[in-house]
Amino acid sequence: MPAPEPVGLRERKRVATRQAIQRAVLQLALERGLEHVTIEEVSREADISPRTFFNYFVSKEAAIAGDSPDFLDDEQLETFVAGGPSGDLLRDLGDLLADAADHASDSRETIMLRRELHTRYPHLFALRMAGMKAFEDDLTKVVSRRLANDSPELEKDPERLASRARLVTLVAFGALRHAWSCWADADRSSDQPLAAQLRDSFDQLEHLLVQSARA
Amino acid sequence: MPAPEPVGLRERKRVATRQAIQRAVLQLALERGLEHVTIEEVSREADISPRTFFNYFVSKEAAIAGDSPDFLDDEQLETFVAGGPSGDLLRDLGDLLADAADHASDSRETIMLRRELHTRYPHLFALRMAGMKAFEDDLTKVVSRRLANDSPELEKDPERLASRARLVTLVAFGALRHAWSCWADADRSSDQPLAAQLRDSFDQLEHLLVQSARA
DNA sequence: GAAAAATATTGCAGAGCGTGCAACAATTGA
DNA sequence: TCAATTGTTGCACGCTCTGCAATATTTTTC
Repeated sequence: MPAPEPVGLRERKRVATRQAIQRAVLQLALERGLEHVTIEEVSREADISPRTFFNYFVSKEAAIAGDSPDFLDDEQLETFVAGGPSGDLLRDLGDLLADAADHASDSRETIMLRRELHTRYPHLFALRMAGMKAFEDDLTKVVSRRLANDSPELEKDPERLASRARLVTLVAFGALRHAWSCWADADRSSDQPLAAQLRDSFDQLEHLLVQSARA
Repeated sequence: MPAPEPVGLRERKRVATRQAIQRAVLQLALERGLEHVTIEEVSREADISPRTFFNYFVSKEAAIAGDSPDFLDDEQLETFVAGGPSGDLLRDLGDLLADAADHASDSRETIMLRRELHTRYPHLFALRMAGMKAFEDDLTKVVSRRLANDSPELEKDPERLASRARLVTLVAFGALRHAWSCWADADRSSDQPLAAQLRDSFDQLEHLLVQSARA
């Protein structure tokens, strides 16, 4: 049991409002097109004042983009840093991200609405990625620790280590974007979870590398 | 001689205005901080009316982010598609991007101002990447042709081919981001060009893959 | 080289965004 | 139940961005 769900009336209301806003903005944007949705309408739909909207999101786009995934439980993290679970860096990273995708705090409905919107307005997609910078930086730190653990000789050259960690992270994010885009384009009736597509993308990446290395 | 520079008074003025706006917005943002720059000030500095600003850029951020690189000359492109110059996909892609970086139409001064701004406001960095979607899509098309050329058996499965091309492109963009971020952080006095850093990043990527493939 | 056609710039009006502030309301903890 | 804390709301204000019509500039045509 990781966390006993931190409640209190206040916290529950906050979460509910946040979700109501997201549902409202996504639904309206799908109904009548992104540019014809005003904060006022969203607020009416979500049953809050326009002013309150801005207590939750800095902009309409932010509300649509949604939050970065929460980071993972410490236990899983430590396993990764220590070189597990498989020992192959990219595969382990893929698993990490796949689990993060599963732990999304958004409701399934919200996720699907967002997916629909992403295929209709591809630039939102890019925007969401841009908003993941914090997550990216967290990930870089973790990767850095793993690399240091894997090869102690890298640890002696902090600059190289940092650079390497960033490269690995950014490449992994490339695979993440790939998974996302495939998932978004996939058949709507087959409700393959994002996590599965993630593992698939990382598999493909591995193949690519092996093939490239042979050449 | 690739192109005799398409001129005409009109075209020249357009280019000059565009550059003037970019210089103005970058300089002001560095001087007094991003959020304290208004369109009105930028326009005054660039010697145009505020209304005209929006004939050139859709927003302040767009003016700061700048344009995607123009795409490359056809000759170089065809060489790449046909499997050259080195035969190694990732290396060739790296070269392609490095050349694109050199062909930037922005003045050196603009590039340096932007670099400074990127280190001071990292989210602009992410934003610029997000704005490269069109370039990314162009690149995906080219990679797709190269892949079809490299391995005819892939050509028979268009879905796999498209997915593969997208993965390669996104991974390459990961390396591109890496190069950019290293270059932005690098010592200002050493004016190593971005292109050099790009080749370095792609080299590291190759090493990474070889190492990973061995494991 | 002057008139006509094409294209750019500008001002204006107006809808919408986003923030600071202060009043008010709800939740929490004692 | 009272006091402290935290959340919501309305209001005012400045800035963003667009459509439109008038004006100015460049290009084309003859």
